[in-house]
Amino acid sequence: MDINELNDQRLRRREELKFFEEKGIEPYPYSYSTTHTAKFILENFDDTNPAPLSNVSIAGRIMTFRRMGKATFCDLQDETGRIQVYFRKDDLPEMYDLLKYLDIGDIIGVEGFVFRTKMGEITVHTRNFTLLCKSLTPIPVPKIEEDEKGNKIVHDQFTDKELRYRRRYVDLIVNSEVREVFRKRAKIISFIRNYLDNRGWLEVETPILQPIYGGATARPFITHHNALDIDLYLRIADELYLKRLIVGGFEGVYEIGKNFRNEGMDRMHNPEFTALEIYVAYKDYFWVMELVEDLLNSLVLNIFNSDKIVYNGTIISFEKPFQKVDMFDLFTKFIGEDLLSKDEIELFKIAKRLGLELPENSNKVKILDEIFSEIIQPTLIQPTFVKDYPIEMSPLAKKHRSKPGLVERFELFICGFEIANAFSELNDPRDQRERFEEQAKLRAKGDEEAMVLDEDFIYALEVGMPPTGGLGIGIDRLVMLLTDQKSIRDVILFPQMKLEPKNL
RNA sequence: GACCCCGUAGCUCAGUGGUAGAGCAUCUGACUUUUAAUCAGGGGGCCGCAGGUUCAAUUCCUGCCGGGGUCACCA
Repeated sequence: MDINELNDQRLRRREELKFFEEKGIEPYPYSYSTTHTAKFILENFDDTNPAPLSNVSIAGRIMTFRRMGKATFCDLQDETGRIQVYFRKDDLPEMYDLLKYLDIGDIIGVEGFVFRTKMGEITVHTRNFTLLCKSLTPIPVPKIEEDEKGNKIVHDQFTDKELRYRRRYVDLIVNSEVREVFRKRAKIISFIRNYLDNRGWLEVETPILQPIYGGATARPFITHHNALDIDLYLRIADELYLKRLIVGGFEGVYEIGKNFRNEGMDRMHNPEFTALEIYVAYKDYFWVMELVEDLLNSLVLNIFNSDKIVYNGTIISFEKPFQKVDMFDLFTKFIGEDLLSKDEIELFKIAKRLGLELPENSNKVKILDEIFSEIIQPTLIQPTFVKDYPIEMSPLAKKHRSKPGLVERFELFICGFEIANAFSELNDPRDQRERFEEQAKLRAKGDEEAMVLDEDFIYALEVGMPPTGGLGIGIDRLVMLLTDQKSIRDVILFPQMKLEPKNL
């Protein structure tokens, strides 16, 4: 970067850096030993017995300065929180003047003793301090005011969404609630992994680069392998590979990983997103329903110490059992007609009557899907299993054991969005081939999202897959729900953005 | 992809057809228990980019870039 582009604050910091180097002070040292964290000190300081904290060493980023001549206070932020640090000229005869060359954003280590100030704040009284990293560019400096009731009022908060997403590291420094969201995300994923491991299932990793993409209906990202000179696709789902592992004799396999879909981005969609998929041999979708109920119920209990959460101001209960309802019963309830028996032309008329806009060549599946997602889905607030979908919507699900035209599939809806999708997995290779052929016809008619025939997958089914229950959970949406976030971008550390313009 | 809103100092934001203002941050000075520290003084802006209208544009118009939102597409 051209030096002329630096503003006064950045120039000043470079001068300070030079000052430290000329003084023989390393501005970027190699390590520092801490004995305590901010949180530990704040939680454990005892006014009647300060001795245990009479010699602490902490490290963190300077977030505020209050300089008062021969005394200075600043707030030091480490990963656990913020603690006030006190510097007194009398106690730091040689070093006190160095404080002048420190800025908000610098990282320092502080050794000293803990005491409580007149104003009642637990504070580290500095005996010695060390520069650990000179920050050369200023960060936003929101100020936090606490009113008499203890409510926190944040002034000059860093709110520009574009900058917050592009410079997530700054967002994380400055907006503590963002750190909490991602801690909770990690906790959720860790809980799920433990839960599945404890049930004895095997965590596996399947290819992200795939010669044939499958397992969902979506447009893929295409890439190229130079040595093999072939195009490969980034996976849109794990499903077909995990089922191959069930064929291989593992009786419970799961994967938590990224999928990639080359489609629109909005509040609910990011091009790469995290999914859990799990397949368990000898089980059907009724068993999977109980699994989902128990997994989510224990997850919520573990994180909230309650089976109720609040999302967008609404109390959501994860008490078992969740509601279960047949998709076509919902249609009857909301539309007043049994849609199962209707043909494409009748469905089209009904959709028009409901005021839905449909493309001219909409097939039966698209119309049903449209009616469901527009009219019914937004009303599914409390956890609700919707089950028994039309066969055309679900090319990898097993035909219903008693209801013609339907498959054994359910989806779980909470707060109007889909959290889980599960089937009794189709394991009849003859049927699977026919379903793929149906998809090929849709593709021929211009449906770019229709599935592609995967001969090797059919071959695997011919080798033989036991009856299997399968499940997919959108982890990002689950995290949104459990952290009360309205946009998927707020639960993904580095959401997809357009290229950064040069002038930013 | 369509439509609506937004883009002004490091951050949060005002404002005007005559090339800009506040608070915080920053700099100088004062201040040895402050906490949105305070007090006094100073510096800092291609007003997103490009073009047009105009004597004159940051302001009005058009296009572009970036962001947010709604819809479409999509689980």
